[in-house]
Formats: sequence, C-alpha cells, structure tokens
Amino acid sequence: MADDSSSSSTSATSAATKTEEKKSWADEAEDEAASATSAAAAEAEQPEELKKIETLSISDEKKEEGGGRLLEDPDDSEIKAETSGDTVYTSAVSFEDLSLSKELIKGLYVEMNFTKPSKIQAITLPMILTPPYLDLVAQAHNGSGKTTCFVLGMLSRVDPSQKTPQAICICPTRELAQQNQAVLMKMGKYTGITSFCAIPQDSANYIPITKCPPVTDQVVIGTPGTIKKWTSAKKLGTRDVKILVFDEADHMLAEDGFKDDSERIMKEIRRSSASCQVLLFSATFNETVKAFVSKVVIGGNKIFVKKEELTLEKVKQYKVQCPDELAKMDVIKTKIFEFGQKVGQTIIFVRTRNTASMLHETLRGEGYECTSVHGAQKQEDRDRIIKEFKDGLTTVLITTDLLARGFDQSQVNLVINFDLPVKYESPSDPDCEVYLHRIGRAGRFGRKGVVFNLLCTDRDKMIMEKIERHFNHFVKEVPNWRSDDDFEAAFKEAGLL
DNA sequence: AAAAAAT
Repeated sequence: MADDSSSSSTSATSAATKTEEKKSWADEAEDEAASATSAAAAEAEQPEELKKIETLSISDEKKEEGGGRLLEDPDDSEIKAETSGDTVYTSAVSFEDLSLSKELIKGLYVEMNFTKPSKIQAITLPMILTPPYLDLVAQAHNGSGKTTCFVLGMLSRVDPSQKTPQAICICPTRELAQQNQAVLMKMGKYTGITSFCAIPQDSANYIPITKCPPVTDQVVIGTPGTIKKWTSAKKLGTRDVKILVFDEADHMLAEDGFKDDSERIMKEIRRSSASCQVLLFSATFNETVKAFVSKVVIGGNKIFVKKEELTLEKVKQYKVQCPDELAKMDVIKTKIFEFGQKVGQTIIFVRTRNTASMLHETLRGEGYECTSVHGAQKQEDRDRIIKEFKDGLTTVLITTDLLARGFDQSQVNLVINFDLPVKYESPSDPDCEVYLHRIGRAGRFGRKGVVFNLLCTDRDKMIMEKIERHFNHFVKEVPNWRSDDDFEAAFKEAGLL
C-alpha cells in the first residue's frame, strides 16, 4: 500500500518484496491487536496470573542509595517492583499516562486496536520512557506483548524531524526482524517515522553495500551480521542512537548464540553514543545468561519471572508415546491433520533442516497439504512460505527452531514437537528455553492452545521428564497413540473442540 | 555440518 511503502525505507533490501511482505504482516497485526483486548480480559478473569511477574533489583549499592522504590500496580497491590536508582515509576493504567505523542496514541488505538496496556507494558513503559532512561532487562511470558514495549519505546524516543538512525533493534532471525518492523510501521503510521530493515538481501536483487546510500531512517531493525556490515561500511551511523534493543535477548547474549556480535555492537554504540539506553527483552533467561545480563545492565531496572511460573496455563501440553518413528508419522497423518484442521493453524517442530524437508516431502507425497521453512532455503522462498502461512493460505507448517522464537501468528493453536529440543553439546539434555519458546507459538495473547510431544525412545521419555521437572509442571500422557478418542479428548480438554 | 547469521 502506498502509505506503507512511503513511510518505510527504500534503501537496500528489495523495496518490492518488502512492500508485499509488509502487507501480509500488517494484516496479521490486526488479529494480534484484536486479541490484545481479549488478553486483558483473560488476565482479569484470572487473578493468580497477576502474581506471576516478580520484579527485583540486583543493583545493591543503588538500592541502598535510592531506597528501592515500590511500584504502584493498577491491578493488584500485591505486585511490588523494586527498581534501581532514585526514579519513582508509576505503572501505566492507560496509554494516556505515558505522555506519548497524539500521533502515537492514534496508532495504538486506530491501527493496533489496543485499549489498555498489558501487564508487562504497564510496568516497563514508564521505565523505558522516564528520564534518566535507565537500561532495562525485562522477562515476560510468551505472547504477553513484549514487542509493543520496545517498539513503543523506540517510536517515542525518536525525533522524526532528524534524518539519522536513533533507535536500533537487533533480532536473532531475519523473519523476526521483518515481523518487528511491520509492527513498528503499523504502530507508528501517523508519526512520520521511517525504518530500515537490515537483513541479508535476497540473491535476486543484490546491491553491493558500497553502492547503497547511507541509512537516514530513524529506526533500524535487523540481524547482527548485517547490522555490523552496515556500521563497518560507514553506511549506518550510530552517533545519534538513543535506544538499543535486543529482542530475544537471552539468545542474543548467549555463548552459543550471538554473544560476540551483540557485545561488539553494544560496545561500538556505547562508544559513539554514551548515553544510549539498552533494552533487553525475552521470555526466557537461564541462570548463566541472567548472571551475564546483570553485568551488562548495571544500575538498570530488572524484571524476571520464576521458571516455574513461565508455562502458559492456557496452552495444554501432552506427551504421546510412539513405538517407532513410523508411528510418529502416523500420528501426524491420522490425528494432527484430522483434528488440526478444525482448530486453526499448526506448527510442527523438528530438530534438523533435513528432517524438515523429508517430513514435508513424505507428507506431500501422500497428499497431505503442508509447507516447510528452514534456514537452508533461499531467502525469497522463506519469505514466500511465511507469507502464505501468515495469510492463512496454508495451515500446517513444518519448521526448525528458526521459528521457535517470537513468531507471532494468533491462529496457531496447535504445536507439535516431532523432535524434542535438545542441547547440542549434550543431546540427552533438553533445551528447556527452546521448549518454552516453541510451545509459546500457540496461545498468543492468552488464547487457548495445545501441544503434543511425540516421544519414541527411552531417551525421549527421559528428556521429557527433565523438562517437566525443570518447569515443575506435569505433562499429561495421551494413553494410546492409535486412539482417535484419546486425541479428541485431549483437544476437548484444551478447550479447542 | 545443530538452528540461526554471515563471511
């Protein structure tokens, strides 16, 4: 649409593909917005949900000086947030409490259809938007509205009249970068703010970076390697950057994730723009990353959630004991395709790219309609398959952990772990963080969802037990993998049939 | 050659 393309960047990444892309993401964002209201309602129904966010300050010195302020909560006086420094934050009851520009308020109500801030938004937005703009690390449940927190942060800290990059957001996958940019453009539609998506270009319309004009958009969203490429080519200035966001921050700062890239980018930006505010958002922070993160945001505000309280109650989890791999296939064909069609869209997670293609081929060969997406495919193919799924043209999507994090499609009610997520270094241990992110693809904004973990070996069984123990959450077993009735009962229990 | 990014 004309509006969209004029407000977005025309630089580098294919303008044509992007515009097309944006339309699909934007359509989706409407659904997301609509469900935000129901999320608020869902939260209201369930008061114990409110106790889930536990905030704490790790900066001891500051706490003594500032005296550890209490944060007022609009919904529940039992929530106490200790913050760092002297600033007193008042949780936002409405978006009007945040002294946002009227253009931004209009975007929130008209474009996003939001009515009031979600829990995490109410708590973090004042922290993000109140001087002296302390750093923030915030953990909140999957689908609770974290994106809005940092997108709103970026949009309101940026000066639209100044044609230089002032906000940068770094994401682990190009899909997530694009999704976040789409949300930003939609929310900021009336602000005149423009954005640039710094992700690898598709081979078809590759332009060497030396031929690209420097970035003049106020907001840059992208993946680590490409951001680095643009800055070192001196095409992306970091002098005026006021706010730096890491989405899926635990992964961005993990040793086996993007730690080196992230640290380098953070250092460089802090060198050229010392007062830059750093925001770290994720649904998961394991102990190792948490310890490291606390060193990065010294004196900042910190919000963490206990791991036992992170599992989404509205997403029912099951395990299915299958005698062999063939039985797993059979469950997909006779149960998942049968019931899945009735309850919305389905994502099937597998461990490797290879399994993704093979499973796809096998199912398609037998007439089951599905698509697959993973990192070995061409960029343009990935874009197309994601768009088809977002547009609802396809209902079953097979994927790797490419889509484990952040992928937001509210119609996804069914998630299958064809393979359980395991740690690369120790394949008999589960990757509990990835597990949580995967199941979080269902149940967006407090919706109902169901997850089936297909187990086949004793090792699978043991890994599943470890996951249950980690989250202190019992996962029910589907008694008989052959039984339609057992599956039907599971779907019904999850509230989906 | 585990997913991902990117060289």
